[in-house]
Amino acid sequence: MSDYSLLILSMTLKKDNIISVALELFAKHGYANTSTSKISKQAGVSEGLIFRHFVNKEGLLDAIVSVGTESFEAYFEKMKNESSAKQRIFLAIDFPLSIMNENKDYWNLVTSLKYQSPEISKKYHNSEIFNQFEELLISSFTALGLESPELETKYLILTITGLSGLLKQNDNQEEIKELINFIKNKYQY
Amino acid sequence: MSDYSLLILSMTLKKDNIISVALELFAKHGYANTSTSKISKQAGVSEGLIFRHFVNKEGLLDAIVSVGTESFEAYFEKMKNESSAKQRIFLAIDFPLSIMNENKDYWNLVTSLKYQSPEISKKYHNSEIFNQFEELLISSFTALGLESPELETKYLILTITGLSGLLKQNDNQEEIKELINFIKNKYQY
DNA sequence: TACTTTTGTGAGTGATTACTCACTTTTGAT
DNA sequence: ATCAAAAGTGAGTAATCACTCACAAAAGTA
Repeated sequence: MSDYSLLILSMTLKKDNIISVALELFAKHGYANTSTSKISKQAGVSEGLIFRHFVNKEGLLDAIVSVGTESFEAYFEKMKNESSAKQRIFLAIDFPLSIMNENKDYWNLVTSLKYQSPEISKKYHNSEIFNQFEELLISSFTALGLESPELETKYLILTITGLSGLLKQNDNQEEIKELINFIKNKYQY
Repeated sequence: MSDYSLLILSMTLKKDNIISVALELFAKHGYANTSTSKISKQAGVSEGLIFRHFVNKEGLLDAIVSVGTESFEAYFEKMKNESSAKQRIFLAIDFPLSIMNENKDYWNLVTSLKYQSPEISKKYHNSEIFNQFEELLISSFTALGLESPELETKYLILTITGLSGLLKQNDNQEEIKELINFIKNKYQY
């Protein structure tokens, strides 16, 4: 490896660079508003290379989403290992802020995909892991002896989704942390 | 007016027709994914007419949004005239379902604009009426003697936003009505 | 070194984009 | 009926879109 390794991308690194630049632009301007040409220019790469690696634009989106999904799975694993039902619910509430700090662009992209074309929306929001997330919350509310664990879960997911949207617009994290603590207080049984 | 009035659009009606077709397509496929060419074809109109009436594509979006804003203002007026603070809050919770039944496409479009390019997002989500809506909720929670009316309001708006998103994806209204009643129960002080 | 495979390039493809403009038709007022 | 203003047309514009392909450089393997 030469001394220029930090300046000049070795060949294989270009693939990763395409992914990170595309993630940034998709999150910032939306999938439909980001052209493969712009991605290639900002990544310092020929446009053809995108198609060599990812077949087409949607293949690039697939690659981005699958990379980011891992952090969601890791967080979910942490939740499953938490023995206290109440703490599991708190972890769920913390999720948007936590994943936002870790991978802001990725989460912005995933939430925005819901508002792209119906085909793209369907493709990325019917994941198995989300159903497991839902099941874990239902069992947690059941363990706490709540009357309607399913409805509690729906309400909480709705809250978490809303928090994600809020984090996207608002960069005042202190304000949102205050709101999160306020919400947690509602779950003090 | 001829007997064909229902089949052949009179000249001025074409403008309204462009708006309703564009609203439908923007809501269904997203603003960026809907071309002026497609709009003109589905509206049975020359493409040039769109630009004669609305200057450019964004002008067409403006026209759509301003038409739809009226229904939001009407609903807000109804809320202001409600003397019971608790009933005002219930009206706020009912808002997504109510406006969704009345003008589904419009509301889907407005919520999706948040995820378009930052410029478009800024333009349509800093409205004065939204601030008034927020103020009304804060005063309602204050009237009810709640400890943190500002945080209660943020939480409720987050809930309402989440409900809107849910209504967009899910067409099972009974399920959502059940959830809405469940949420209302949380506000039984 | 010699050879194959992988990675990378950049000019070029046809299709589609938002938008223009010279022109015609319809409308409404006199 | 006359005529100007408004509404409407459709062919045409340059720019951009996702994507292809013949070719070259680099990397892996022996």
